[in-house]
Amino acid sequence: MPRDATSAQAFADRRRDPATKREAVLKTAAQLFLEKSYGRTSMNDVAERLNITKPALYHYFDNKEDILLECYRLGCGLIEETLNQIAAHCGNGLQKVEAFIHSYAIVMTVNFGRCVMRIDEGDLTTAARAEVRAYKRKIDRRLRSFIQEGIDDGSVAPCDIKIAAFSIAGALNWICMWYEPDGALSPDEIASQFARTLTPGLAAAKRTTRLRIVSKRSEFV
Amino acid sequence: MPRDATSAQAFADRRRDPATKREAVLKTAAQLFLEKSYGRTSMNDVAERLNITKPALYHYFDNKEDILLECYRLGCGLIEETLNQIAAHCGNGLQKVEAFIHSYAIVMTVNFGRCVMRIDEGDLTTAARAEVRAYKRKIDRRLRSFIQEGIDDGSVAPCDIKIAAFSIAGALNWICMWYEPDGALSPDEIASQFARTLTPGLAAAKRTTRLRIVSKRSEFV
DNA sequence: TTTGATACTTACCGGTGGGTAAGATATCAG
DNA sequence: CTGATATCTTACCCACCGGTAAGTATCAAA
Repeated sequence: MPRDATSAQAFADRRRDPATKREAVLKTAAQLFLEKSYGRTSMNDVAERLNITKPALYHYFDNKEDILLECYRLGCGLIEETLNQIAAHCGNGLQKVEAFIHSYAIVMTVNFGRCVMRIDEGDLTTAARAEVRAYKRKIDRRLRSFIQEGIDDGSVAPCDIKIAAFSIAGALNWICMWYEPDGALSPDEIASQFARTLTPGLAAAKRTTRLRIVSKRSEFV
Repeated sequence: MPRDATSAQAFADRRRDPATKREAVLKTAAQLFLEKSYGRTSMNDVAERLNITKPALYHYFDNKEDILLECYRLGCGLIEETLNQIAAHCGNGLQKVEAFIHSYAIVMTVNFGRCVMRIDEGDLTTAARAEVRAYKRKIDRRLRSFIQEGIDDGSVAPCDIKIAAFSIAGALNWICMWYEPDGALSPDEIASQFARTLTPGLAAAKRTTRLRIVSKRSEFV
């Protein structure tokens, strides 16, 4: 019996339903990429878990990289979605950063989200890598803009924005490295705790820890 | 002309000097593992950059994993070294955490240090993986002990130690993902900024942000 | 200069993995 | 019911990679 019974079931009969089958491939592929890494996951592995044979996969995707790229896109989509909501609905800068931390932490516990930060971009060809890097740069810019907004409206203490973004993003991105779906910490617990742990370091207080501001080029990741 | 001219020079003549040659192999291997990932680096790649042939490598290492494991060990050694110094020489808990952040950040800009956190443990066999995980657990325990010490001596605000350690370690570990030796930020700048950015979130202040304390099992990574 | 060990090369093996060619079989529209 | 099409399988190719066998060149000591 395969790990992902529901996804395998999509291929149980030959009824024509390419959409759900494609989705099933993506789900189990993402799962395997996280379990064994992209490089060590063979197309055979994916097929086997779906109870089909390798060539069948090529009816739904052009090649292995195509599958990976689609995982990336889905993950980035998740992030962008929440990002837009935050930008639209939240209050001051600090609150936006806090909301960002919470939402982003949640995404880092979803398989497609985890893929985005855990799978090495080097596994992609140049064109696809460029697309993914553009996505990530966008996320980084959004986080920095929230921090900047907080500094401008006084809710965030002046700081080196680049380093602040690096450290927040780093703490969050790393979640996808240690998080286990069946572990002791639930996504919501993680998100809440991180939001509460990381924001005080930014918040404007009496004792404003002034930081030297040296900022040049370079984006995270 | 190979990227790492000095390492290639170690193999320029056949003078018998196994120690420096072994070191040269490790250096260029680590370099390549970071450039292309362990999986995509072939033994041929390593040999080529050293201007020798693949089988020559097997005079200095049993197999590919042996090289990787040695990189891990060197990196972990770097970390442990600084860890011991901090435990011995630094002041209260918060100061130890701050020193930890600074030192650890520096290590994350050194190739062997970067290897420790960037190369997937899945590339190792069970035995080697166990060894590496033991190293990492030790580091995690040390960081947590520093935080605990800070809470006990009043320099650190009470918090969920596990989450605090996760987020600090995450921010630091992620450095090895975006740091580039020829980038805009020097290791020292990064280390100083991170130390100043991450510690205020822990420091005991008037406005002690009380966190719920839910802690069970699980270690970072 | 011989001798014996070290250091290295050329040539090769077995296994694996991405991808394809070509055929078999089920599904569905008419 | 039937053809056309989508779906999936068996069998295969090729490139690459880790690792080895076996022989050659180099050096150091006697």
